[in-house]
Amino acid sequence: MRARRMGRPRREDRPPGATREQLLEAAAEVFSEQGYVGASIHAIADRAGVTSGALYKHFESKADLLLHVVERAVHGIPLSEKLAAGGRTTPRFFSQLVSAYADPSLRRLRRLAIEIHAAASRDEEAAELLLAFNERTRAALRERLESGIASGAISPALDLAQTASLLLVFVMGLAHLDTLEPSLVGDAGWIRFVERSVARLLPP
Amino acid sequence: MRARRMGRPRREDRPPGATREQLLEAAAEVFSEQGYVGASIHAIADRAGVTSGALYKHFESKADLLLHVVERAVHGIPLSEKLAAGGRTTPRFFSQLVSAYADPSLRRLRRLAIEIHAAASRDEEAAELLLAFNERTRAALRERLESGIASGAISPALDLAQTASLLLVFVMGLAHLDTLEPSLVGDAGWIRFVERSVARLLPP
Amino acid sequence: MRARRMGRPRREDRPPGATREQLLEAAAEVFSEQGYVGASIHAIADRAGVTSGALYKHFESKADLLLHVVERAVHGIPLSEKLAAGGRTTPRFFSQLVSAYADPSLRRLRRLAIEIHAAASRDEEAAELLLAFNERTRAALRERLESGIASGAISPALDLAQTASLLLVFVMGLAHLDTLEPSLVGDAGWIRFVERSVARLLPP
Amino acid sequence: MRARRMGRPRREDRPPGATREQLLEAAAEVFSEQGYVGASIHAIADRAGVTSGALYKHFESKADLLLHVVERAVHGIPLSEKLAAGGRTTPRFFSQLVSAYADPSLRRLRRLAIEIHAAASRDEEAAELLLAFNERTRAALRERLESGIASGAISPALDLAQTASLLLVFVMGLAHLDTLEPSLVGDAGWIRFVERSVARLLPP
DNA sequence: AATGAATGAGGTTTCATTCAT
DNA sequence: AATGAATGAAACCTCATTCAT
Repeated sequence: MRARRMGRPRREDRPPGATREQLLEAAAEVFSEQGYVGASIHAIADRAGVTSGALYKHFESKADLLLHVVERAVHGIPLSEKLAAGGRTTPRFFSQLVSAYADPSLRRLRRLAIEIHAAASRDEEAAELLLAFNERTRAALRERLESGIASGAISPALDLAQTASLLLVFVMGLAHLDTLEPSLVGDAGWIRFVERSVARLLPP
Repeated sequence: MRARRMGRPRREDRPPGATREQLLEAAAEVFSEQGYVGASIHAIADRAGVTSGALYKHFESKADLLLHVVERAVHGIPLSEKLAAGGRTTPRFFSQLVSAYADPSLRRLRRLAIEIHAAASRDEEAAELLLAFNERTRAALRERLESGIASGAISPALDLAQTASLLLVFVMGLAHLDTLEPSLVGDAGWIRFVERSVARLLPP
Repeated sequence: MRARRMGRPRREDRPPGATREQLLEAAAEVFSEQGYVGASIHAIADRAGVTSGALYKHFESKADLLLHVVERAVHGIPLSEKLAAGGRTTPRFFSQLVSAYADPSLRRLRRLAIEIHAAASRDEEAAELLLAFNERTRAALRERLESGIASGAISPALDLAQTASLLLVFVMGLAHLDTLEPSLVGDAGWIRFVERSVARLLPP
Repeated sequence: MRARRMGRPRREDRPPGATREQLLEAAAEVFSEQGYVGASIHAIADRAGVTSGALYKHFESKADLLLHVVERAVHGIPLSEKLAAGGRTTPRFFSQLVSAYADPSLRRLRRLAIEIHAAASRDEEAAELLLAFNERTRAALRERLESGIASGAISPALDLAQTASLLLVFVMGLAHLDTLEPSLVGDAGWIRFVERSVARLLPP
């Protein structure tokens, strides 16, 4: 019955709500670097500048944390953003949508995408979240393709659903570019090639 | 001297070298199911029908085991095999090369491919092995593409190197089909669509 | 200065001193259900409708809280109350004193008694509190026994001190009835049997 | 993918099967001293002279360890042993059966008994084990009482079942002697008094 | 008198690895 | 070539306690 002597420390001022954000950001980093299983709660908390105990005030468990990271990651990724934004729908639009994933700045996102898929193949809840997100994305793609057809920029012979699926497959393929052929990451010639290839899949 | 009923029991007579093979097979399974970090040496040894101690007679460490699994996995996969085999080189050849990865029977291979890429993004040695394999595969693809051009089946305007890279990207994209859109796995319409799409990337 | 919407919310108006009572009541419940170590400060505070921080305004530590729970528990228990109350002192009085502990409604008290004894066997201060209470109880029992002897209801051959101790031992034994033989809890036949047995220990 | 460098140490020779026994012994000690929740796996392993990891080679979990400790504790306790042994069945037999629990040497057993009851009130499986043991013990007591009646040493008017239950209740009451009235532990006068009291419950 | 965020120690458990046999 | 017991680090998570507000 010895009393433990601990508790809240001299606070270094942090704006309210910041800790949660910092944890999510740190978790996204560490998950993408080490993988879900390889990432330790300590490492994540450390990078967020708090202790591991504090993490559990914000998230129920490591799995719960992953889910929130996933939710947050799927917004703010180029595909989602560009789809949400307006603009004319040309084959070029889709080309750049895909080729963006070969950009050096998106390295973390590529890794995180893979990590999320890996987690989904093992965790029921992560799988559901991911499937729902994929479906939303495909729906947005289909809509955009339709508007492209309406404006005459894309051939009406196109199978909307399968084309949308194909674009996503392509994006996930590019997610592996760093380990598939690192020299192509950010390579201008490659990016142009990818864009031309995507365009060829969308006949006018 | 106390008796300890330990030592080598030689449970069921196994042909020499068989244990090593069984360990590699078991490891491939468990790694693909649980991921590298999630897989435990015990689980692997168990599935191979030996104890964990025995595993260390065959492999130096878990990382070493992974490397051997990778080495073994990259042979015997359809792409390697078909590329190695002879036959006329038509666009159809490449189409089927790629679309094969949407087959239900290759689920484990898809997972393993992802797992290997994940490992490569964290481990230097795994990365080297993977890059070397990728390069060999691309070389084989280029050669086949060239023979297609020579026979007039494929347009000589094609950029061989980038097309080879693109096909690999496509294959890795399909590796995520189970978590991307599970209903498409084994879907005949989708497979035909993939084949047509690949063909469209290889203009005659 | 960033606003932090914290501070004292005074959720529902509680009469002064009520929180302390609610905490003691909640602690008694949780301690008896989970045991001292198994009970968490959070769980106790929750059940009392406050936060754990508030608890420390009323009690110095978890151990301190236990002591106050013990103090409070040893009053208001049937034995204490009945001993304090007046009335004629017959063997029947003692019989019912003891057999009351087999009543279903006293389940929590039985558990708490055990928990207090367990705590006393580990904590010096709790031990002292408990011993003092035991001594007071035995003294009251002795006094009652004496008055029974004076009124001729009980034989003067009785060893007062040891009989008092024996009655307490009996009561603590009954405290284990739920785990010893749950079907006897509240069993009328058993209660009568206990009463007769106690009576047999107090020869007229 | 750093390899951990550990493993089996230079062995200090221990007879086979000894570790498990030492763990059970150590666990019985620590559980009785600290309580189930308060006892740490480390403390138990330490006292057994192994590391915490080794414990899990022998027991599935802390709860599993407790169950085995309980199973082992209920053999080798005086009541079980004496009941199992033969001998003539007189009131004196039962008196000594009970009074033995006031002996100083059985302090650990008293604490363990309480701890087991506490655990049973929280854990389903422990409860079942304990109830089964209690029932076996009561059955043995009833049998002995019957043989006492047959030999004419005990009155046939006795309710066998309830008397057996009463004796167990008494024993559990004595389990609290250390915190109830420590001065009585080992006190010869008290022990005689207990024996006479038990005898009075078994009229000839 | 109360909140709620934070600490940091410690808990149980898993696991890669070693070694005598 | 194999067993199985053992290590010890590290993992996830809980919890008593503190403190600015």
